[in-house]
Amino acid sequence: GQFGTYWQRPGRTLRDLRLIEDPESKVVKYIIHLQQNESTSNHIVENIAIIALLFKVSGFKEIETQGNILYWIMKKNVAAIKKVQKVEPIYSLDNLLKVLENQAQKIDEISENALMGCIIVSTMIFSVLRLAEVMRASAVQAEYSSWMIDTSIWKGDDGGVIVHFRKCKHRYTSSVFWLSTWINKCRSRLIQNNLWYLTKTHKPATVNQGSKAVHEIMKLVNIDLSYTVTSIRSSSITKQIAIGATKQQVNRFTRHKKGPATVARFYNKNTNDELRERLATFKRKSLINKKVNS
DNA sequence: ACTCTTCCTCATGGCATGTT
DNA sequence: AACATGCCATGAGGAAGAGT
Repeated sequence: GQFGTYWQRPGRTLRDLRLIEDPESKVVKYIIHLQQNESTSNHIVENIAIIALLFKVSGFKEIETQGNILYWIMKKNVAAIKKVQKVEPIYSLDNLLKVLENQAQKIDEISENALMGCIIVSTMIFSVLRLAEVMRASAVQAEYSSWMIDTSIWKGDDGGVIVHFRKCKHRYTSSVFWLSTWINKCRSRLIQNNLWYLTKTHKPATVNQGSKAVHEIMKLVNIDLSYTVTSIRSSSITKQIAIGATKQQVNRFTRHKKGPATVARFYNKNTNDELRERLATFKRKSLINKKVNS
């Protein structure tokens, strides 16, 4: 849209794009235009990816981004959006679990929205699925009153995923308890792609509504509003590491392809304070004894 | 209250480079 | 040769704002 507005100055139509002889220089001009309008680096990088695709499907040969002028112009913007490694705090997963337990006590009083929030939160904690993946999931009942969540992962190159939740001794935080409650209230939620059916609107909840429901629960925990729904993944993974899960366990659990790297970069929110404490601890006594002896 | 757009964040395959 | 690490391009995810 933005490129269209920029391109369609008087006397120039989108059709004229086909007549361009040197798409690269047009792209460069457009970047300069964006920079002059103080666009963010994110915006510029995203725009150029899209425009390159636009030219490609219009029949031009692929725009090279390596070793040419476009590369040098983009370098600054690409560098600016790289993830900065820093220590970020994360709320404790235990607080979320506590709220789930509290809500379970008064399960008949809470609203449909809050109920949905609890189920999404519980599912995300124990499956490490993303919100969008949870929202397009279907539920299947399995043996010994366990549940299977069947979804597909579009991010990356993974296909379908089936997560199996079994009964667990921590009943009121478990996905089995929450899913059973949710589905028993309305059996038609067992129908494929109908898991998040809302009786209020008579249709499945959207990702947007799911996000809002989760934020309602996060509010009950007094989690800072700046945290996103994905932070539940972070909190879950951070706790996994804290309780001593091995690299392999975290890998399998999170279904990351390059688990350790991705987790270190985006999910492990350890402040390292505990490790610093331990580094700083040394045996004072023996030092003193040595002095006395000498 | 809903949909669409914009901005920022997460994630990966494929390749390049380094080490044993 | 096998194993290990790092970089790049780019598309999906999520939040917030705009428009209706």
